Amino acid sequence: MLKNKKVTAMDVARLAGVSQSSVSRAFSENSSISSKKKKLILEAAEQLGYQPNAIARGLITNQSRIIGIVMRNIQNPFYPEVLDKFYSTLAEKGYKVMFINSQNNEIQEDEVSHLIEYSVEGAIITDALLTSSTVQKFTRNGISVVLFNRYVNDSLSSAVVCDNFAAGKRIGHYLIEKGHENLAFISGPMNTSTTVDRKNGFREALAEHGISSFLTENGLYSYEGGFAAAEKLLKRDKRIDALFCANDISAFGAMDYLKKQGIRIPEDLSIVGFDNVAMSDWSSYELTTWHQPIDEMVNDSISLLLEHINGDIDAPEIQRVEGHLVERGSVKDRRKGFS
Amino acid sequence: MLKNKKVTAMDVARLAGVSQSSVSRAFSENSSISSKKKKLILEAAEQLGYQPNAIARGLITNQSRIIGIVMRNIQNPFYPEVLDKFYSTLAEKGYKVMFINSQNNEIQEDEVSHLIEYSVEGAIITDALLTSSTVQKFTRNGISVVLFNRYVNDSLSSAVVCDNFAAGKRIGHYLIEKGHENLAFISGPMNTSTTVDRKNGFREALAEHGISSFLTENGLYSYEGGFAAAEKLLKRDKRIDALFCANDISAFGAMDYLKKQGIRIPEDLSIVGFDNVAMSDWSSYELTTWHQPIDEMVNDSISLLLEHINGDIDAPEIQRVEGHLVERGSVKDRRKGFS
DNA sequence: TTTATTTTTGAATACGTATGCAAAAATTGA
DNA sequence: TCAATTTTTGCATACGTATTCAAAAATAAA
Repeated sequence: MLKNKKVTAMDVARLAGVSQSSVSRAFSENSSISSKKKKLILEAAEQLGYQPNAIARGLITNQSRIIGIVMRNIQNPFYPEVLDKFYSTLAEKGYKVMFINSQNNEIQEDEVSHLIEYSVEGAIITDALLTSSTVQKFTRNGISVVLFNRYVNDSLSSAVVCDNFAAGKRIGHYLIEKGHENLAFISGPMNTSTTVDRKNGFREALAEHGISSFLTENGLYSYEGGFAAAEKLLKRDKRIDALFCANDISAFGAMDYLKKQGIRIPEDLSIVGFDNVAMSDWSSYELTTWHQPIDEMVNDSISLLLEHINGDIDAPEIQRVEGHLVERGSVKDRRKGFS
Repeated sequence: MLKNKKVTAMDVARLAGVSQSSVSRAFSENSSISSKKKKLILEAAEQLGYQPNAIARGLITNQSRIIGIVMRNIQNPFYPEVLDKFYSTLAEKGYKVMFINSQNNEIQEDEVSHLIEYSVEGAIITDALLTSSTVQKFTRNGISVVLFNRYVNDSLSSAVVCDNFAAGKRIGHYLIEKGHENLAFISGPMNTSTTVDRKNGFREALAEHGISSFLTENGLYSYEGGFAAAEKLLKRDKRIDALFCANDISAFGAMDYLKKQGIRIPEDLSIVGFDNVAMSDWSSYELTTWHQPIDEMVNDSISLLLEHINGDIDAPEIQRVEGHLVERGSVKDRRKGFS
């Protein structure tokens, strides 16, 4: 409850001796207001502690200046970095962030309703998907959406993703070119486009070297999952000499399993991750990994979203961004003449 | 821009053959509306895809149903866990989250303005402080605030903190009781109440054992900082046999430095952290650490905030929550008869 | 059936702001 | 100085909803 009555533009108007509409103009850009009057108004506002009410403004302009960020897996270190970057870039552009922590692979109806209810101007959805009915709901309510790091092949939603297929393929080639022969894959959940594309690229690379199959275990994109997946894989086949993990945090789990088993990295077994989170550079891991260019992906996502919001583009589009390999200490060069 | 005209309660009213106020009543609890009419209205709303407008509602009720969360150090794994918990508990209570990523030790004027502008009902400020002028600004605008994990001794702001002094003291006793004699401390920024209290508690414990001083280096609450601080400490005094790090992530950095130097943990040097983030349990670290009860702290913070919001309490209060030690593998029992 | 009481409902209004429109004021040019 | 033109400003209004108040409708009791 208010201890003090809320200060409004009407109060400022009275003190400054002008109208409420003049006060509004003093706080707007591109408004016609004399500098003398503007100065008086701003001084009165300062004295009264006036703060324009974004809710009232949003009602009349239909511009909430709010972007919704729907995020999953906030405890995967990749996503705090993504959130950090999204926040700072949106703040630069004058947007506020409504944060929605999601739990499911597909954004839920109530999450959609919340975003609509608050008239967010756009939404970034990270690591989750939209059904066609939620796409329609957003569209009908004039809310632009961009998927981050995931996409759906239904031509309904814009997305910015790392080129996961090319990355998986490049990693496959890299490991084989470094002399590995018995490769395995630790995936994420198999219903995610990130895992499917990384695995397919990896498969294609191996096929090009005459390797028609490889073992896969689901590491659930988590430390514990990677740990368990490594254990399963090594029980299935002790000849495995390289692991490609579909994300870094499951790679860390796999590495810790290997270390616990006395299997030396990279002497006995090489491992590659995906994401290049800060921890990949920590000396306990020194993980060779695929760098996802978060800054570029975030910038592209926001540019795409703002183009949709401003009506500059209408048709959905998927932008693929290329990452690059970061070689650290977790891959051995097994070719003859190297050690 | 809207492709379709926004559906409002007026549209639903026309389709259902009732008034706009009846539509509003159908979507409210504790309103007088016949069940027959309510059913008709809800069906019409479903058919039209009507979504009540929270912005309009907020304007008239002066209840935005938004809580601001101002967070720093989102990339410290402690804070994503905190955010996760805050989000789910607030969502259960029907609140939306406006997220503000902060960079400074003290919340900034523009951050305060953003929260006021959007009429957030309350704000949780994690790992940052308020000046007395920002406290006044919040108060004048009817916004309740609770500090999380930090507090100011000015009696102006409510806070929920771990009892850092008691924890630091307990850790000091623990290390000494385990036979360590040359202890050092890796702090966070010295202007943070968390570091000051943890250090003071540690100091008191050591004083009670006749140890009047110990070396300190600032680990900046970061991995890199912990790594560098460990290096500096070990250069200053090679006899150090235990490190108390003011948070886990700087402990991980310190541990990686020690490993790189071939200093075995805990055989050669014991280390204790603070927070008990998930990585503390990873087999590469197995860090003995002080567990901060995030669930309890978050629940208490939200309870306290809601009591302020509802006017049930007015005076600021500081609630201290106790954590507990989690013993893993990074502390050696150095007493005679143990090995 | 009529009167009294209770419940439901719609009309009117307010919330605080932005903006269209026209009047007032200021400026410019003859 | 006056007329023409431009700029500034205030009035009125709308944005979409919740709620007060009073009328209408429904229900209960005589």
